[in-house]
Amino acid sequence: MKKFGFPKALRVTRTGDFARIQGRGRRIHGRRVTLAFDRNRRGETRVGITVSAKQANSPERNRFKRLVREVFRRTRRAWPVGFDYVVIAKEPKAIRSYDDMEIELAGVVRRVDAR
RNA sequence: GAAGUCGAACAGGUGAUCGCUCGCGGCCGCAAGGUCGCGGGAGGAAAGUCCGGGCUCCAAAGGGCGUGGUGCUGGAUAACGUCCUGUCAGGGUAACCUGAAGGAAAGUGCCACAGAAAACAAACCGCCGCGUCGGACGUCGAAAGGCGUCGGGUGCGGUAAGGGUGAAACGGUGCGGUAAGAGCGCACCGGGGCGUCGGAGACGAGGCUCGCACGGUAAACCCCACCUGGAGCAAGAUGAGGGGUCGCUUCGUCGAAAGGCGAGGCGCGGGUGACCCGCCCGAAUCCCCGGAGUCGCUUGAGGGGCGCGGCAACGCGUCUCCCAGAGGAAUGAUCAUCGCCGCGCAAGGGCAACUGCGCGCGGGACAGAACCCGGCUUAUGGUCGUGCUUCGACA
RNA sequence: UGGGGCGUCGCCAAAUGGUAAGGCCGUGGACUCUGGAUCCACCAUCUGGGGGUUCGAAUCCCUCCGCCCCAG
Repeated sequence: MKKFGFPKALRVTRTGDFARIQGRGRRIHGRRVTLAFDRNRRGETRVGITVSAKQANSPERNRFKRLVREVFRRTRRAWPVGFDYVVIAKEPKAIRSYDDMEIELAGVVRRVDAR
């Protein structure tokens, strides 16, 4: 597998998975995002993204998702393995650049590791 | 140079690195998939979903009655509420812009408040004439009373100029006319009717004629003309799998009978929609339901060049190109560099207004395909045009 | 993505095209030693925004904005 690839197999796509992770899983609240996560039995790290239509219009939502994917793609090895994650946007408009997103996600992922 | 107006195209470019997705090909894998190479990968509005069409299903989309829509002319188009062209009306010095712009003489409704009166006209105040009642003053008379003037009440008649309300008052202004007035008469303006000429037509020009008859409202009902069946790609197809097999009756036929088979009638249910008629189906290679799978899914009223026709919208011919197909939903991230815009400093030029090499900082809008097209509407930073108009200066 | 519906005072809500009812809340006053209750008075100038039709628009028409519901 590519070193920094992000194939579809590493994404959470099914509505049932989202419901499980956000319902049964635990949550960590950052300033601008919430990270929900739940253990999976795959030995892999998967991620899904949620951003409400009320918070941003379509291009802004797309940008938020792309930044999340980009950060995940580059820093995946730093995320605890064996979990499914859902990144939930709280203030998508407050994250303007790649660097903003990387700092924000690093903050919440570090606290996953602490538990 | 300033202000304005119209129109068109574009929607930053290039490179590197790391990624996503689709197609084709190679390799690995039982398969799911992985990997390598090549090629493609958001918009002018992809948006709002306000119209129109294609496509799909509803048996066909038939008749009636509705419902909804459109509404100056002629044209364009697959179609439209769109576009073009012309007309009229309104705005602007102009370029140019704006207009749901048929019918109020088929009928119905409504026109609050105010006002005499709000729609077949009528007549409250007023004005005028005649009659009548009594009063004041003048005058004549001895008196009774007569005559005249003024103002008042009242009856009959004439009148619609004046009054003042209102968004709107049954043509307007002026002169004549009259007891007072009045299209009663005349002039001009407005309006109605009928020919003529021009135009394909909306309409325009001009003539004759009628003293004038028709308040407004149809984005009120309505009338006229034209259009209009319903749903929507979550359509629909496929489909692992699941479920279902109308009632009464007549006739024919087979049978000993029970019953089977065939044809029909009535009912019931369903297709089926605003409603009615009509039509179809009720059973075994049939009907109903049915996954996030697969198909539908991108070659199309398609883009570009050239030529021809047309004022134009657009059409015709020819050559050429293939140009997104995702599905918790791709089309991205970072860096470099060039270009653009704004601000600050500022070499140089110029009498000055000003211009501005270069350097630094900042900015780069609105917005994301979801079956596909044609429009409309709304959002939006900037660039462009020997475009057009008006004004100013100079020659 | 497609299909429907609704916006009137801080809240709940009425209004044939003719002065934007009413209730709750609030504010002021009366009554009371004080409070409550009661009574009286006040409370929409932009009827979600902008245009249009009409003498006149919350109402009719056009166009934007916001919210809600349905189909998964």
